[in-house]
Amino acid sequence: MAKELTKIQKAIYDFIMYQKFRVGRTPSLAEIAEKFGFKSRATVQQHLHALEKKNYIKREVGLSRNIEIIKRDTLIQEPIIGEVAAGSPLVVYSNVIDMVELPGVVKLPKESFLLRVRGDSLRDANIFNGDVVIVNPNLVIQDGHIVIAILEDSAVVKRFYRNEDAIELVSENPEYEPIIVRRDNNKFRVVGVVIGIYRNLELKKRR
Amino acid sequence: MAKELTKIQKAIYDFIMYQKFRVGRTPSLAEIAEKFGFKSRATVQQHLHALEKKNYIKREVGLSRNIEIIKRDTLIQEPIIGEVAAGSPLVVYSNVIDMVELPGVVKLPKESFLLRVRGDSLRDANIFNGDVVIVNPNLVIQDGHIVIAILEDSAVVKRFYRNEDAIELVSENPEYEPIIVRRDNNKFRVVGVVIGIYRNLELKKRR
DNA sequence: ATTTGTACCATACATTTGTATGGTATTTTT
DNA sequence: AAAAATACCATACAAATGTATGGTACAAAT
Repeated sequence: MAKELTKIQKAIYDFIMYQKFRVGRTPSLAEIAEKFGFKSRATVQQHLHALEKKNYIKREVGLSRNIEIIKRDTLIQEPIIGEVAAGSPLVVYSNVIDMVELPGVVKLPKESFLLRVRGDSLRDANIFNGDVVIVNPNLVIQDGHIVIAILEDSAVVKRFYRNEDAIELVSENPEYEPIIVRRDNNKFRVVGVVIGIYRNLELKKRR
Repeated sequence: MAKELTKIQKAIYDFIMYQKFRVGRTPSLAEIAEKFGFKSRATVQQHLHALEKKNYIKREVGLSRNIEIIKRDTLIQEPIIGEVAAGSPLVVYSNVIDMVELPGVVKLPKESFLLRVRGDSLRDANIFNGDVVIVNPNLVIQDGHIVIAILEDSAVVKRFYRNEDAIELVSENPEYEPIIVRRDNNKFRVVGVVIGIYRNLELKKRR
């Protein structure tokens, strides 16, 4: 059923996604045509037919701006609920700030949530600015785990080590000093363990 | 600017919200007319003009199905990111499971998030099954605070008390036994402090 | 008593939008 | 080499959609 999309089909599909979920308005055929430089809406219509046949979208005849994105079993839409700093502390837990599509293989645990990483202090752990991390708040934290931690009212993503009287949050990137937290500091808390990262390579280029 | 809406205006506004965010398709004037039994689209047009003048929506001329919801300072759309048990432990941190509209007076701190409460162990604290609690993950926890706590891989909402060697999670409802957690239990963690609750009385009836 | 605001209708019209058909050119598959 | 798939165009048409105007009825405010 779900055959591969051609380049243009994929591009159109992505554009629809973008318009629908980011901009908040499903594009009309004319708008899609304009975007891609087509001189005829019929061209778009044919591409949409192709997308429909390949089961990527669904439409009802006659209704304008009516393109339903079929939830792919190979692609999941997930909200990103905040940002964390990989370098110096940053804002966390705003609300849904973005959406990502994840390949289904990623298999998110039910309890996990997504945060976008800012800064590059974990560069050597292969986590980069703009990456989306998958955070499980229910895991038992172990030394060496990459965790999301809250300090005061900002948050960081760092490697976690603990000893007798302190917790150490370490960047992989030597440019950043480790953060030492005394155990009795009650303004500090670990939100969760990073169990995966996701990076959209296509979007990456645009940043 | 933002005057009060009349009954019908509010109903139309809600319908647009519902269609746009739950169904995923902004309604056309004809669809709104049909929904409310209007025989003319002009009637809808006039209501939309009123909504626009009162700064509740925004439209661009000519474009179909193009109604932008203005983020009201008196009404906020927020995602609910999970469920917690007020009685026995339950699942927490699924992803966005619902949306609520909050009266703006609630003034959510940026970092806070929403969870829906299941069970009625906090009945005497006036928190009921189905309520949405506003959780701040960055507050310093104090005795007597109502908190969201994670035990193993489920979560509860209870009152929080601590003494020398243990933490006690107490239900307001005497039918539920307090949960005692030893301080060295590392499978236990407080996710945040409940700083508010929200209950939609209109929806409540449907439950 | 008059004005103003709200809530609707009918009708007409212009645009937008989706649909259908037939055509050309290029690449890919058989 | 022939067939099939892909990628586009022009054109025509019908339906959906938004817009404009003028009207009626009623309640509330002045």
